[in-house]
Order: sequence, then structure tokens, then C-alpha cells
Amino acid sequence: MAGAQPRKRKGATEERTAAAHRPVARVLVDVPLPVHLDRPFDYLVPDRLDADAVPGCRVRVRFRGKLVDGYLLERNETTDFQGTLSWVERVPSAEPVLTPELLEMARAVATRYGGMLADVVRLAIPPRHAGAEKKAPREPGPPPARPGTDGWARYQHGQSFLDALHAGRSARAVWQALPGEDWPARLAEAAATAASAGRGALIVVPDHRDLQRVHDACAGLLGDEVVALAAELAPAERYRRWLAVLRGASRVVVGTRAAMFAPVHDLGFAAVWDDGDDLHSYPQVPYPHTRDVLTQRAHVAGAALIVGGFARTAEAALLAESGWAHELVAHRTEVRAAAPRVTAIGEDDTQLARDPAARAARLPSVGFEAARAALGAGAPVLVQVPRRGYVPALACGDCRERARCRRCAGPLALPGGSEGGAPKPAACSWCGAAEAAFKCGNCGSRRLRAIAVGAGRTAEELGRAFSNVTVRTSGAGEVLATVPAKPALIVCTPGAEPVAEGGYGAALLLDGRTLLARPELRAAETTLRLWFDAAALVRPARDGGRVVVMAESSLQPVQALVRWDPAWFASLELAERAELGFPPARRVAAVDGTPEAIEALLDSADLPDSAEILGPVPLGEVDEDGNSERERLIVRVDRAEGRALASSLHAAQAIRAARKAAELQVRLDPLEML
DNA sequence: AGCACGCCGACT
DNA sequence: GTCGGCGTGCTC
Repeated sequence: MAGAQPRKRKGATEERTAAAHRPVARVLVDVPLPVHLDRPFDYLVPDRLDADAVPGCRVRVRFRGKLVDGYLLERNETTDFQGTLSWVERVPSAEPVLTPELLEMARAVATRYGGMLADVVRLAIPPRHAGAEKKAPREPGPPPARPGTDGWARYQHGQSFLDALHAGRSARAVWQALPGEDWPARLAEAAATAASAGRGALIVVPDHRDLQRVHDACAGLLGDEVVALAAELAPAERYRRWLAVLRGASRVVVGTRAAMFAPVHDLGFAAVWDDGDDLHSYPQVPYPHTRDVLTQRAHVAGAALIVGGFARTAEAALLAESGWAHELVAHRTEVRAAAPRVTAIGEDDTQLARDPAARAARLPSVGFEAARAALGAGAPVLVQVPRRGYVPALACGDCRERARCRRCAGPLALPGGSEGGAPKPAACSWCGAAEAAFKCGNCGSRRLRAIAVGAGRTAEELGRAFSNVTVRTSGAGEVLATVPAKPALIVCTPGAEPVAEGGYGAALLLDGRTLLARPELRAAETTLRLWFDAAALVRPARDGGRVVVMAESSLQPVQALVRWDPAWFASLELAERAELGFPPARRVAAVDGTPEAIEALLDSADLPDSAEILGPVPLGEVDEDGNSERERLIVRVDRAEGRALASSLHAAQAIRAARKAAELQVRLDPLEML
């Protein structure tokens, strides 16, 4: 080692000696720090900690004078550090939690998002709980028997997919679940197939209710072999289960987004369900997405992968169209046999019901009749009502297509703080360009209109329209898991729909127009996903199942629902994103920071050739000169240069961040923001 | 974030 | 000469 001698601390009672072999510990310190410190530091292992200080274990070290947590990455004979090494002060546990696979995965994720390794590791390893280390099991049981997989026979190549999975080939698929599909059972069968071949499996779902369903389905096939991981678990229990996975005792993991990093041994199968749900986006730096992380993991591990749902995202469409994944879809005749009958009711052709109470609830007669028929047949009826809320945004005054910037296709909005004085012209919220002469790209109209989102019908109004029928609600306050096969109106906000025993007799999807007109990039995709997720809970048309959606039948998302063709819409959506320069066709970074920091970044950053710079636009309060304390810059590049973009932004932060920590915030493909 | 090193003004 | 201002840079 390069002349590194231990520093003698004053007051130290014992003289410390470095371990005889590989005394240098390479340590990842776990402190929120500027990007230029996103690298390991070397410490000396005292001989009394020699046995415990194994690669992957937690350590306590002195960093900038303070005792901090860290992970021992590796042990070496020498160091490149010129100064005096500090000691590893403590090894809280010899449990090697940061395994080489986990470290490699965390590195890959950090690189992809231009983020810091320590941030990813913090998401991937739950907080330690000493008691759990004694309790968690160490030994895996024998592999379970291969399960029956007849449920997959309805899908083209379904059986061969499972055969490939069983044979350990890395089959990857975008799966469109049939309406009414018992998807937890299908995913459980795939996981159990991997387990029966002695390999691990990981299924990640959006929320706790889905987790419960998938866990139950897996437990039926796998018993104790399956473990549920969720961030909401009590710390001790969470750590105990996580350790059981780390030690290989539990081969099959189901969980919510935090489980995307679960250290499953010999991963043979990974799945993300309903990847369009925002809950799959981890809301902490560097904001990894379940689908991204699982595709990465499946790739590295040579594992099979399912990106599944009733709907399909543009990202999933890209996986399929690029050939990286196959399609796992049913034949059209199967789809038609399973789907409910869908009717679209636009604003213009709305015939309000004759019944005065139904009129008051603004129910169209078609919806009213469908609901009454279903209730009469003894079935529950689902009513989906968008959440309350308000988003100030602009749409075409005539065709109501979202108003987009002619330069960069960013969303147009009215600048904030416009009380009094002359109304300010609309401006692009990305590049800041004012739009004085808007012309709709869709219909050519020059008129703009402000749009509001989420004024929904209420349960009481419906209760009056259907007197003597039980009305139950499921939403933000209380989410129902299931409802019995009895006549009832189940009023839900999107995503909170309970599963009905035997399926709903009908579903009414209200306020489709406001949902579709929201300013977000993914408004149409998300709306269609919410519709498919609700409509999939309805009985097939041959059993009387009906869906009435309140939106113009001429709109593409509405057509996709009526024809039950999620793949068709996702493909259109992907093509449109490509045309407008949005993810996933291109990669977009949003960089927030002070005007000085943004300027310094633009001066120094070595951005890829294809980089297109939009803005910066002010964020938050704007003074009279149009300046603000923080700005947002959008950088977009060709997909092939996504890696280069991430790394150049990472490097640019490092140069700049030497002075002040966290001066710039970088987010890659920030879909929720666009 | 804290903490050390370093290069110019007011003082004994 | 030398005490100390806080600008600049580093953190094993």
C-alpha cells in the first residue's frame, strides 16, 4: 500500500493494527453528497474487524469528521490514495447485503438515470433491523412442482412462452391480458414455472391491493416459497423478508415498486403488471421506473420478462416493435368472446335519459338503460368518476385537441400570476416561446379554451337516479377490494375499482372528455388504461356485459376501447411520440436549478450531438423582469444517445456541484412532468 | 454540509 | 511582524 499509515487519534486508548491480508477496504459512503463524490473511498480494516469486514457488509466509517454508514465494496492490498487512510470504525453486521449482483444492478440504474450510486443503493437495501438477521431463514426448500398452465393456452405462443421460461431461455414478452382475465393467477403460474426449474421470480405490481391478489395466487401454488415485499411493511418485518430473499430462502418475490431491486437469486422470470401506472415510478432520486429496472435485470440475468396489462403503454409498444420483446396476445376471436360490449356516447349525440333523476345526474339514456338492465339481472354496476382537481391548461377551442407549441410541441399554458392588467398570451411551458397566433395542428382553428379537469358526478346524484339500489364508493378514502355478485352501484375513482364476483354487469365511464383533455403527454394513454382496467372487470358481451363510455366515438382512444385493441392504440401513440419528439421515441432530460447553474451547465456540458435544448423556462414565482429563482431546462436527444445524455449530465453536475450541493436536479424521461 | 488552508488589511 | 477576514477546495 502506498505508504498509508494509520492516523493516531488523540485519546485513543488502543493502538490499531491493519489486517494482515487485504487491509484496504473500498467503501461506498451512504451520505447525500454532491455528485463529484459519487465514488468509493478507501479505509483501513483493523485486524479485530478482519473477519467481519467482508465485501457487501455494512460499515461505519469517519467521513469529513463524522461517523457515517457505508458499504464495503471490496478489499484490496493497496490504495491509490496519497493521504492518510482512516479506519473502518465498526462493522455493524457481517451480513453481505450489497452483493456483487446488487451492486452491478445499482450501478447500471445510476448510470441510466445520470444519478448517484449511493442513492440507488439506498432504494435497493431496506434499513437494517438487527433482530431480523437472527430470524430470517437461510435454507431454500426443494423446488416446487411445475404448475398447470392451461390458462395461458388462450394466448398465441402462451404455452411456448412458458416452455421457454421453464427451459431457462430468456423469453421476453409484452402481454395483453384478456378482458376478465385472472391475471394474478397467470403471473403466479409463470413465477411457479420458473421456481419449478429452480430459478427465482419477481413480480412487481402498482399497489397494495394488486399485491394481495398476486400474493394469494402465488401462495396457492408455492406456499411459503413466495414472499411479499412492500415499503409499507413494519421495518423489522420488511428487513426479515428481504433477508430471506437475499439468503436464497425465498425464491419468488411479489411486491410493489420498492421490490424492483429485490435480490432474488438466479432470476429466471420478472414481471411488471400495468406498467402505465404512475406508481411504478419511484418518487425518489434518481426516479427509477419498474419497467426500466426489470428490463435491465432480465437482460443482465438472462431471465424471462413479462410487461403486462389490460392496456399497453407506448414504452411497451417500443419493446415489442423493436423486436426486443415478443407479443403475448390472444387471437381476435378470443378477445371478442371475452370483451364486454362497449358503447361510446359523445357530447353531441348524448340523449339524456327520460327519467328526471337520471337527467339530473346527466346520465345518457344508453348508460341508464345498461345500468338498469345489469341491476335487474342481479349484477353490480361499476361507475368510474374521475378525481376532483383542476389543471389550468389550454386546448383547441373547437376540436379540443391539446394546444401544443409549434416549435417544440410542449404543452401551451397561460403564464401564472395574470391577475389584473392585459391578459398575457399563451406560452410553451417547455421552451417558453410565446404563442400569439395559435393555430390548431389538428383542425386549424385559432381559438383556445381553458380546460378544467375532474368535476365528476357524485354518488348522491346517482343514488337519486337509482332509488332503492345500494350505492357504495371506493376511492381515496376507502378502497374496496371486492364486491359480491349483487345489484349495487359501485362508484369509484380510477384505479380504485373493486373486483366483482362474477364480473360487473355494466360499467359507466363518466367524463371521458375531461380525462382525455388533460394537458399531460400521456393523457390519452392513461385514460385508455383506466378505461381498460375498469372495463376488464365487466362480464363478456355474451353474458350481457356492457360498457358505456362518455366520450366521442371518433377519438382514437375511444375506438381502441370499443374494438378492444390496446396494441393498435399503443402503436399509434408511439408513432405520435416519435413525431413530436417525446419519450420513449427520444430521451428527454429535465434539469432544474438556479439560472446561474443552468447557464454554467450549458457552457460546460458536453452534450450529445443530437441534443436539442429547450428553454430554460422560469419555475415558480416570476418577478417583473420575467426572471425566477429556479429554472427548468429540457434537453432531448435521439434514443441511441440516451446513455451519453445521462453521463454528460452526471459529469456536468460534478463540475458545477463542487461548491454547492444539489444545485441542479436532473430527471430523465420525466413522463409525469411532460 | 463543515473544516482546513491561504492570501490581503488593521493592529500591537 | 501577526491576528484574522472569509474565498476556495476537499472530504479516504
